[in-house]
Amino acid sequence: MPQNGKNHEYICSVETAINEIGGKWKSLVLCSLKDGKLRFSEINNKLPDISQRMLTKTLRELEKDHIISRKVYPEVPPKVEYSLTTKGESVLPILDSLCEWGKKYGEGEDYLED
Amino acid sequence: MPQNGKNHEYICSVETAINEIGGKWKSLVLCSLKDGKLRFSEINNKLPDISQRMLTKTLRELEKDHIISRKVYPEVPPKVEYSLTTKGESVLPILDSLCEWGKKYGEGEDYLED
DNA sequence: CAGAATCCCGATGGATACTG
DNA sequence: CAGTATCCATCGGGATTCTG
Repeated sequence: MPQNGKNHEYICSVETAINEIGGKWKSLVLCSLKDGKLRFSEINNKLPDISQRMLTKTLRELEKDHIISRKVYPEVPPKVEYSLTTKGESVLPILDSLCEWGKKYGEGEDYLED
Repeated sequence: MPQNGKNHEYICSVETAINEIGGKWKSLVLCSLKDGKLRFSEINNKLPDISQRMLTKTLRELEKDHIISRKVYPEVPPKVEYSLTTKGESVLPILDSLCEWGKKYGEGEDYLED
């Protein structure tokens, strides 16, 4: 209670959001799904730099938090499709903002103003 | 070139943004500065869970990317103030979005819909 | 195809002590 | 006060191999 309660609440909410959609890969996986459902290998094609292991792990975490859903087709060879849930779609505006920001303030330019 | 160029560009911009303001602490430090300049110890008070070492490191990275500025007052004992740059202020809307999202979809509720 | 399992290394990050 | 320095534990994450 030394500090402003509103401010603390603000920080906690941001922290919650970062925990669920932050990290190195989560947001990028969500980007890849923004135009519709994709199979495991299709996501991997869109994100060539992620390893299978990390992709699996990231997908599991997003699924656990109900941000994406996973549908398995009982076929041989296996087919699995991932898509955004309602909750997952609600982060798309945030991704848009990040994209805008990244485009504008990307590394490269030097800002001589401070 | 196997994939849609627009989509790839989108992903790259998001990645850039995540690199600069993502991670465990950066966004929270930015939150703490959203209402104005603060001293090192004041930031630490708002974020009791961050260690001195991590706070120092995080501040250095944000400074390097011109997101915050650091002003040293040549006094004894030392006084250092951190504040958002113009670039730093441009991320506040994103933090607001994250806060909104975190408040709405915070851990705790179970979503039985998928 | 969509993973699970194993091995392994470097980065992350906490605790503590010290300093201008 | 605002750090720096050191030690050390944990974790992220790559490469590779194996399987239903």
